[in-house]
Amino acid sequence: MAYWLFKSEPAEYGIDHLEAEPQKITCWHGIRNYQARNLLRDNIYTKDLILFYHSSCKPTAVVGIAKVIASAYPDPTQFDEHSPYYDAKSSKDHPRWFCVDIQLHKKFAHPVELTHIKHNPKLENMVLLKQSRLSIQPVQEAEFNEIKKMARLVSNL
DNA sequence: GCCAACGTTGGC
DNA sequence: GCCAACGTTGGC
Repeated sequence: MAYWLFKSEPAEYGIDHLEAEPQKITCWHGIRNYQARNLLRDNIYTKDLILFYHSSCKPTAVVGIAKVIASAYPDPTQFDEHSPYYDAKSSKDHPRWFCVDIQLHKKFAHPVELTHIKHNPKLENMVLLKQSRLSIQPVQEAEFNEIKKMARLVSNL
């Protein structure tokens, strides 16, 4: 089992939107970056756990934990001419973009803010601090556990 | 609103 | 394949 961090802009689609979905499940679509695409397509599997991160807001923070419930399949929005994520260069025979289904597992009572992540020496190697623009990134198990600890989340995973 | 870091595009 | 120009992300 592996750990990941997914970013979202709460003004567009944040943890409260996910929480409001039927079964708290959504299709994580619209990823249009090749590095993130490769992770989605090749490395992210059912049961993997996700740190759900809010970017471009105040404060930026890890706000909860989600779980992968379906591994990669072609992102349907790439074929939809009316979608902002439409890609004319993609085809159903050779889809360019992929998505996974995720389910909200825990919403933190105390989000773990980026400032605090930066000041925790145990988290100094997090990809978040090195390649901040990547919207889907790997997380070490120790980092995942440390974030959970910081959120004062009682572990029942 | 600014800007650093990075990704993409397109001419050559 | 190189690289300049441009676009985007995201923290501050």
